Amino acid sequence: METEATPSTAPPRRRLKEARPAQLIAAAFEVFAEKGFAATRLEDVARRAGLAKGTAYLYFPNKEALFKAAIREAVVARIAMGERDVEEWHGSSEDLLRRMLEQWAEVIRTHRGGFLKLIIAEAKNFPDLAEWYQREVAERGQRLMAAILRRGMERGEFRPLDAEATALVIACPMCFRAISTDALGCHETEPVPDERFFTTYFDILLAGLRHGAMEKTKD
Amino acid sequence: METEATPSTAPPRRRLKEARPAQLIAAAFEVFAEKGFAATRLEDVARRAGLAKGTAYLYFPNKEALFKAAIREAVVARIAMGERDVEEWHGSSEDLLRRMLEQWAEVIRTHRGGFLKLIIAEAKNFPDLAEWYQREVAERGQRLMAAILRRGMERGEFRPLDAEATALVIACPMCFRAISTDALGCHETEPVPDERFFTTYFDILLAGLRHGAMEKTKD
Amino acid sequence: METEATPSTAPPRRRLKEARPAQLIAAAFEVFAEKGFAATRLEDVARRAGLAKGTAYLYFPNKEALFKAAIREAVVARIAMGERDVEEWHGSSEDLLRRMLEQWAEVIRTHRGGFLKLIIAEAKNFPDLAEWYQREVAERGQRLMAAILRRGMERGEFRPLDAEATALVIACPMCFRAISTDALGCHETEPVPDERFFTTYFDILLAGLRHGAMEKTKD
Amino acid sequence: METEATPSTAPPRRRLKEARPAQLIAAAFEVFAEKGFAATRLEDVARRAGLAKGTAYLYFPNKEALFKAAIREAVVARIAMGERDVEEWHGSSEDLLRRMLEQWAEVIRTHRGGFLKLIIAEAKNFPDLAEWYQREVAERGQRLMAAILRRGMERGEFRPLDAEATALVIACPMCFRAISTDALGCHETEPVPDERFFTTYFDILLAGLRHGAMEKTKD
DNA sequence: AATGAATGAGTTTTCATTCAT
DNA sequence: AATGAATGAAAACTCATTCAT
Repeated sequence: METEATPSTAPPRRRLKEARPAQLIAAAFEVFAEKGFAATRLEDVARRAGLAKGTAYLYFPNKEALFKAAIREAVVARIAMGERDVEEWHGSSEDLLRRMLEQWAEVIRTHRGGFLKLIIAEAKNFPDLAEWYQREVAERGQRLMAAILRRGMERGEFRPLDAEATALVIACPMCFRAISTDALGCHETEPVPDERFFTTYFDILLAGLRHGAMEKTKD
Repeated sequence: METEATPSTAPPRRRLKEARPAQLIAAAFEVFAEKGFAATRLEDVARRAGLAKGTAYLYFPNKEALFKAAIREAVVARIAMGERDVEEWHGSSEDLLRRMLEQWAEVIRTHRGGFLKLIIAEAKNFPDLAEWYQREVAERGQRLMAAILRRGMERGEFRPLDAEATALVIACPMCFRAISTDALGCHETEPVPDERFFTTYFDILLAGLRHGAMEKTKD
Repeated sequence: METEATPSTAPPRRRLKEARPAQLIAAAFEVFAEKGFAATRLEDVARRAGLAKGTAYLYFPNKEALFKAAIREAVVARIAMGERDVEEWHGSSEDLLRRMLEQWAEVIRTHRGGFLKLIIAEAKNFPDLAEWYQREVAERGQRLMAAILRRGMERGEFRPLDAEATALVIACPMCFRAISTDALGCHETEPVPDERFFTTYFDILLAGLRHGAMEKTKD
Repeated sequence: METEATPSTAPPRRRLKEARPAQLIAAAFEVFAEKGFAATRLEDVARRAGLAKGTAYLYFPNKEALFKAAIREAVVARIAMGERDVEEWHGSSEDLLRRMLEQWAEVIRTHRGGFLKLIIAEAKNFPDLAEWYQREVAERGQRLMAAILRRGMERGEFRPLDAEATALVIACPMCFRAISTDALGCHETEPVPDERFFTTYFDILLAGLRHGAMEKTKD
């Protein structure tokens, strides 16, 4: 691919140069997600990006900057919020909810939850990062979910519920599934495959939102 | 210089020595849970335990040993599995399940989920620890939960479900709630309080397990 | 600040890198030979090599590795065994023996016996090193010496003797001279110079090997 | 021996107390001789003496003082100079010399040469110790030996020789034998036993001192 | 722009020494 | 007197960061 004397076909130098930050960010994300911030050696990141240690410093002033860039990039790349969809949707709320959950599930199936694990693990060491994530990602997601739930309740599709709390209850299994398959997945003796997990998850939650189950309140 | 006749004020040496490991483990758990393994300086742990750096090495051969001791202690102290209860229980499965979930919720409310966050964050750096946790804690908990679910299905209290997958779906919200309140709790603008979360969580999940919701399968 | 056009003055990096191990080994040998292994600070070694502490770790994984490298290098550099000579020699055995001793004497005069002192002093702390030295250096030397003695006895030049024991008796004065000049030399009030020592040493030993002294066995 | 309630037979407390320094010195010598000064932990010394770490500080102000005491004690205990003997002796000088060498050989056979190894190994770290040893022990021994040699030359028993240099040549094999059996002894594949070594040593050296070997001067 | 050798601040770890019991 | 828990100075070792090439 990288022939050394054909400048006409592709200008590899320039292209490569511009690709450096992305390469580094990708490599950084992998290593940080595996080891955490403090245990990651910048040399390993550079090496995984196919670069030398010093080169990283041409693009990022220090380890922390690279870390934050990697996190933000990972989060932004993996989260598609679809706030527009909710407003424009004309089908049933259940289908809308299911569609949203399936998008998330897809993210988890393909990318595992390293970014979420990392944010949580480093939240106390990088409070601004945690705060950014909470505000821009988590709460936005929660609001979106709550909006769908309210729509469903208004339309009589769902039974009356605490929308914010329900949004959390719905999101949590996804989030923990993401984190724990990333972190612990390989140690399970009889792992429940993603497909079974998600099918059951959708099934139970949606059933729990509908009317009709003999309502039996606690206490 | 010191008056020689107040032996009661100064705590006896022997008594102290026996208390050291527990002191250190407690301090270690706090700091590790906040910063992670690599970012924690052993001196800070010792200092938080009211001891000098070197003293920690009288009780633990190195940082890693103290870390593992702290994790195991934290997990063991916080997890009460109640396998006996399930066999002896005579009431409804729903009440049994609710009772178990409330026990867990209590743990989370009082201790936050630092230990779980830590295990997950460091799983890749301490695979043996992760494996131990998965085998001895996570899977045991899952089996217990699945047993309750099967009991309920056999007795016709719950609708037919994939017991293992359902156990996961039920456990995940608790786990993520634990982790995220520990890590991110303080950054939420309008936090949903534990009570609302747990009430809704029990409500939705139990409703989702019951017969009677108009079964509507996807696709 | 520095003028930018004198590339000749600054030594090229690559050239230096290759020289580092040898530099470090040389410095290490000096300091270890002076202070012993445990009392030597790696920073002092690095500093004597004109380098910073950390640099030593780029070339040797730890203090022990540098120590062993220094010892082996010192031994190998200073010991020329000349096993070939013995087989090819056509002159008298006495001259052959004298020639061999003079080679050793030369080593001692120029390098002092630090390496031997160090091996002996650290033998109990580094048994594998001691074993290597004993096998590869000491015993090989002894066998060589014994071969010369046997040749002399077979040719009737030397009187009948216990070749192995004699080889030891011959080697020991050299070895102790080497060690003690290195270690204690400077504290002698009226030092016997090397020349007098070696002349007398050759004289007495060779006389002791010859026939003709009125054989008088003890007791 | 150590009955606990018969103060009439022996006052063990007092006796023990008085024995402490000697116990410590003996233990210290063993450990120092094995590991060297810097690598020896004072706790190990105390433990080998059957005492606790702190107890050593009741008798010696610090590690160095204990070290020097141990060395001096070991040297003094093992070296019997016999200066008186030389003046009073009426037999042959060869017998006198042989007698002196046999005394030394006896010391080596029974105590190994740890003390000598230690002095040499630590000479640079403890110059005053080295100087004391050189002055009080080594040179005194050399003078004694030279006196015997001069007596033999005057009486026509030995051929004319450089007495000081010869004294060194005679002493060196003993010294190195002592050191190397202590340090390396166990790594020899076919060790020459002490008896063979000393027999040959006496044989060769004494033969080398006598008249009658065809004098053949070097060069 | 890229490299990787070099540095030294920061951590882990050890152990002589102190001192309360 | 004896003990051994506690301390902290000192040494080994790591790695983010710099900078000459």
